[in-house]
Amino acid sequence: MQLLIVRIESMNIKPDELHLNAWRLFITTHATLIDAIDRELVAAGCIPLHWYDVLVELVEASDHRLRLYELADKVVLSRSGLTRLVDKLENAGLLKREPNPEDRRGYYAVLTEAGHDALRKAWPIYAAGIQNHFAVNLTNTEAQVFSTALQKILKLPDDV
Amino acid sequence: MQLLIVRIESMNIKPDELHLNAWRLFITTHATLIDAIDRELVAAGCIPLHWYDVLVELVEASDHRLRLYELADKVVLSRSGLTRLVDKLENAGLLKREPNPEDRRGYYAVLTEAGHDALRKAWPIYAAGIQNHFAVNLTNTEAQVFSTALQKILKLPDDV
DNA sequence: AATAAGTAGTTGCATGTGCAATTATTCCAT
DNA sequence: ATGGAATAATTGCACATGCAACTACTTATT
Repeated sequence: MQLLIVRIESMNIKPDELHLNAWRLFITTHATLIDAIDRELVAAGCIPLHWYDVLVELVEASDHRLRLYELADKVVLSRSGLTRLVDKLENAGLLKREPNPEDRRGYYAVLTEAGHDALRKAWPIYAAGIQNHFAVNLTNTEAQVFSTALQKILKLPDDV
Repeated sequence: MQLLIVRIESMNIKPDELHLNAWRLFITTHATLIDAIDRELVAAGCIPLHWYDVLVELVEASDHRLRLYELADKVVLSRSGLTRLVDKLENAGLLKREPNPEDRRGYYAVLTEAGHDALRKAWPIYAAGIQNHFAVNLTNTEAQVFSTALQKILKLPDDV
């Protein structure tokens, strides 16, 4: 009897049409919007979206610094991918690596003043992109439902 | 007077905290879910997610065929990117190119029986991934709001 | 009809990103 | 204390993907 219950609980029920449609819109909309907004940033002579994502995590972190692995998690990038992205940002002077005296394996990425400037320059363009492509189409209620749903989804990434 | 009105209408208002939070969750959740589901497909010996996306457009098209440029639009990929993706799928036998007698510049991508089989094999894995990572966290109402919102967003990609 | 402009698809090149292996360091069990 | 497992970051390699240039063909203009 218990075996049966377990089987039913772990059985994979397929998404219905409604949810499947939501999923497909999710994928397509994401690709379309990222593409559009990134182009707008680059066209305006600002840093690209992925650079922005990294720098904004730093500006929000205490002391404007994060360990590289924390940064990799936050921007959903592999360690190696992050290493090279940080290389570029460091070469551009937007952040610098600082060795960590408490753990000599690792480094902090620390936002520089130039990095802060780059964020300040890009923000109006990015904000306009988010507003015009995305936010303008969502009522407050919809944005609330949207956020709540995505938060639930993110919280259980390994749930099977 | 009219000049003033135009300026106000085209002014870029920034997204509020609620909408900004929704946007950031949108980006992070997308990256996380695509990563998880693609791994599950590959681990199960199925075609990767991007291949699936292409083939599913074909299976839904009339005669199981689409012009390459139509396919590029549907999967939000550049022309050159699509050319090479179609190369791989054709080499794997999952689709074939067919010249179009009505316009000799272009080709159709046509789903093969093997392509159909690959879809059938991958679907249970993909469906389970969508269900477990995504759909299970959305009530019907939430899914409805979600879809409606994304549809609005997608309809106006160039609205500024 | 002839020519120019536009479109479909492909290719060279540059860039971005993940995996597996590597190095340096830290943590843990004894 | 010491050796083995785990972790942080980097690097070599392979692969994916966009842009610009190109070829082949179609459409529009005259």
